Amino acid sequence: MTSALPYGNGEPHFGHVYEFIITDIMARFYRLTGRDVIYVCATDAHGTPIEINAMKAGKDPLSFVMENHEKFKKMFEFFLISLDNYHITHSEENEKIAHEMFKKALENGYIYTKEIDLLFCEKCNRFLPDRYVRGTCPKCGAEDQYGDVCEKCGATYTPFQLKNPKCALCGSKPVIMKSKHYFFKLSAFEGKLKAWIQNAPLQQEVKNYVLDWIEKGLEDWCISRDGPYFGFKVPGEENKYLYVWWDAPIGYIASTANYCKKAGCDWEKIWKGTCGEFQIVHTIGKDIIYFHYLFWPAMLMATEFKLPTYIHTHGFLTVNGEKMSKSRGTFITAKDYMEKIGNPEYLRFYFASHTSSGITDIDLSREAFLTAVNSVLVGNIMNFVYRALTLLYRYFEGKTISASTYDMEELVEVKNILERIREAYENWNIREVVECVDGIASIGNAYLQKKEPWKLVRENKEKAHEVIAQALNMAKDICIALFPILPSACGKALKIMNLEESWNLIGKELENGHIINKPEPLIPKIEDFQLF
RNA sequence: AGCGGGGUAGAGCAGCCUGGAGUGCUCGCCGGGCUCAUAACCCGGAGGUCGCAGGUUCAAAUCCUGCCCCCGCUACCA
Repeated sequence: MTSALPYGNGEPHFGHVYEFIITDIMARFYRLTGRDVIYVCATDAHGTPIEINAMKAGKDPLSFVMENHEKFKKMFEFFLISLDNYHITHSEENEKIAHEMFKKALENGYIYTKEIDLLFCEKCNRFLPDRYVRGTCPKCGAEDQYGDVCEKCGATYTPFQLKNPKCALCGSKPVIMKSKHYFFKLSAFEGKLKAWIQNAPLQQEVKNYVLDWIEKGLEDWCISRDGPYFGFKVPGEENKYLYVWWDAPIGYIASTANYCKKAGCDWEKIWKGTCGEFQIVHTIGKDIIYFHYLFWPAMLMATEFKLPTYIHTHGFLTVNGEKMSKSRGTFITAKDYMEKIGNPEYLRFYFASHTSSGITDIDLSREAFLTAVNSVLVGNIMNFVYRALTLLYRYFEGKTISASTYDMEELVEVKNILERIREAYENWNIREVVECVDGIASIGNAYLQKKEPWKLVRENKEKAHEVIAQALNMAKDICIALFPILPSACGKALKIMNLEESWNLIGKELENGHIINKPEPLIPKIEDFQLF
């Protein structure tokens, strides 16, 4: 499993956190259900923005990136992201594999060279990527627009069409200069990509989207850049570098290779094996669909690697209904949350309870956040768990009994919900998981209210014991079902229950005489906070 | 402009693929209950012509057509 490689240009923000939490929940679910998961990722270290920003900051690109790399690692630790390996694309493994794949694609006839016109800044002595050219929009006349798209009118164009083009770095007028570049024959894969996308179990909305692109025809892809550039050299060239998007996804493979070096496994079996023993699952945001559904599979096809089994695409995170933006003050970094709110599981739960299997955006608002955490999570779900634990501990010294034939009606309903939970997880419909768990807690709470074991215990101790035992069974199911989302709180609860974290315990009654430890509150409510 | 997603009680969402009484979730509001639990929890209630107009059907929130409104994306930026 992978999360999309974060670009090492800045510090982790809520969009990153969202992506990693979703992947982590699924990785934990797969492990919980007995699957052997290797969850890897890496910092994307290359490209013009990093090279230029490092230069501006007076640092060399690698140490510039490493600062952010370390921040990401801290973020993972804080948000309980269970990555098995976090690597960086500027690594030995990645260079080796990126070069090998380049050579293989070349050998197979999928890479060719061509002279193209590019804008060149004589003062900066460098070629300018589209985003480093600013000028007047040729369509609507808006000033100071990017070289490829106008933010005012939405028009797209080439930097050559831009009026009064200027170098975004020094402001001088760029000239047109020829340069030889390497192209990947993406067009050669139209048929294969189409067939793969149609047949693979991918999200339907994304399929439609990508198939439409293919219908319009795929253009070959320029995969080299002129120096100065932070990246790997094109094999056999002195001042040509591999475009960052060539080696970035290869970072998934390189991180696996780096992991295997330590863990003693064989990365090639994972990424090249045809037996289907290992499945490749990527999680990405909808902004990089193009790269993961077209470029990346085509690269894999061209170099005889295995294709991804599933790519999960999620929407963006908005804050109070607006895009996260630094100027609007809605840009939230992971650090802000760590300092101002503190408990990672609040956010994990919030994201879980709002994430469906589709690619729609999710919104984070103060009101919804407080509701999800205080009412649903703490008030209903975890309160019920604690309630059941306390009842057993208080009235029966923590010793449970078999209650299999008692009150079957509730038990059957819970069992149905448990099946839905499993299915919802398998479909990445995490919101439904939460809704189902919330439902079990409600059934449990209503059940306790109806049976009133705290009263019953005085008249019929045995029956009261059975009622509580059944509530405990539900509490146990809740904790296991929610463990991928709340590893800390549910882990704590399962410890109190003297149980292991395994999906095998779901829907199974606890043994007669099983003993629990002294309960303690599992997760506190959130007090006031100032963040969004 | 093209493509995609959406318009469902006061608010935010599921439900639509596979048609079957407006079913469900969270918040908010009104009335009652419980005291085991983290001021939690339980029961009852008010509140919706499911964006608009047609069509198919015994039956449409759900399928089809048209229209109106919102949001996002549009590749060699990363």
